[in-house]
Amino acid sequence: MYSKEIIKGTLKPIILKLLQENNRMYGYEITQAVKDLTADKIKITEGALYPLLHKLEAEGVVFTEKESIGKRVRKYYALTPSGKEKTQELIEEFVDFMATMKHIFEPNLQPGYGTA
Amino acid sequence: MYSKEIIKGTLKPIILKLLQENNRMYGYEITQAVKDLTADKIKITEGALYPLLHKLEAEGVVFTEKESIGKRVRKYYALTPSGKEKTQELIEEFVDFMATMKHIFEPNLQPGYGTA
DNA sequence: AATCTATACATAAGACTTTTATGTATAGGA
DNA sequence: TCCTATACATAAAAGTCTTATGTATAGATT
Repeated sequence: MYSKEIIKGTLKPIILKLLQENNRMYGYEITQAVKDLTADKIKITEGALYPLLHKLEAEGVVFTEKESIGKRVRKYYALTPSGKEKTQELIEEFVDFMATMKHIFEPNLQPGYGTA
Repeated sequence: MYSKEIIKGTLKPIILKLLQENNRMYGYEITQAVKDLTADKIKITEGALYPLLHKLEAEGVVFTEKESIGKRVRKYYALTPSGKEKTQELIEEFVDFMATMKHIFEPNLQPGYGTA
């Protein structure tokens, strides 16, 4: 588990990346997927996740479908067409950003390797 | 220039990494170093930088030396012994974190390459 | 039958980080 | 003389995330 400060700013890119790959997901599923993908190093808290999903819906980036599982209701989130565009842009920016960070933190590597 | 949200949480690791490599630096020098290292993609604002430096000093991570350049005064920052330890730990955590992020955002790469 | 854990949603107060705006002052170039 | 660069600093506001709390169903264990 990473210290909290380090994860700042990555929640939105992570969620959108998952939605880009999985077509549709519900909130709890997202928290589990991140836990699994990162071997428990990143745990998304509900207090951060749900407000962000609601905000993305209000912005038209995602839309929702409710589905009943027994007596419980699941709320699935999926990208809208414009959301897909924005997501693609954001992810490209994020990947570029990570390459820049890598350049700062591993300055001995030859440019070109690792990103090709 | 990246959108602001993306850079969140990286300011402290960046500053400490620079101080680890450069022995001592002053505030303005840090802003320029980051601009140069990232081809203007990341610009550290003074409103974020100076309060953080003051906080790091209050925590005993860095110490300062004032130096007069003509009539102006420069304030150099350098890592304390305990600050060096904390910095090393933070940077290792950050590098690990970046590898985890890379795993999420570039899932097709074979593990082992790029980090070896 | 009762209790614990997992699933599944949600909100609200507070902490923390960063942006935006503003201020002061010296130095150098146009 | 004026503009830009150098060099520090603070303070209000915005924004993000943590921590805490709440509700409820479902399944497993005691």
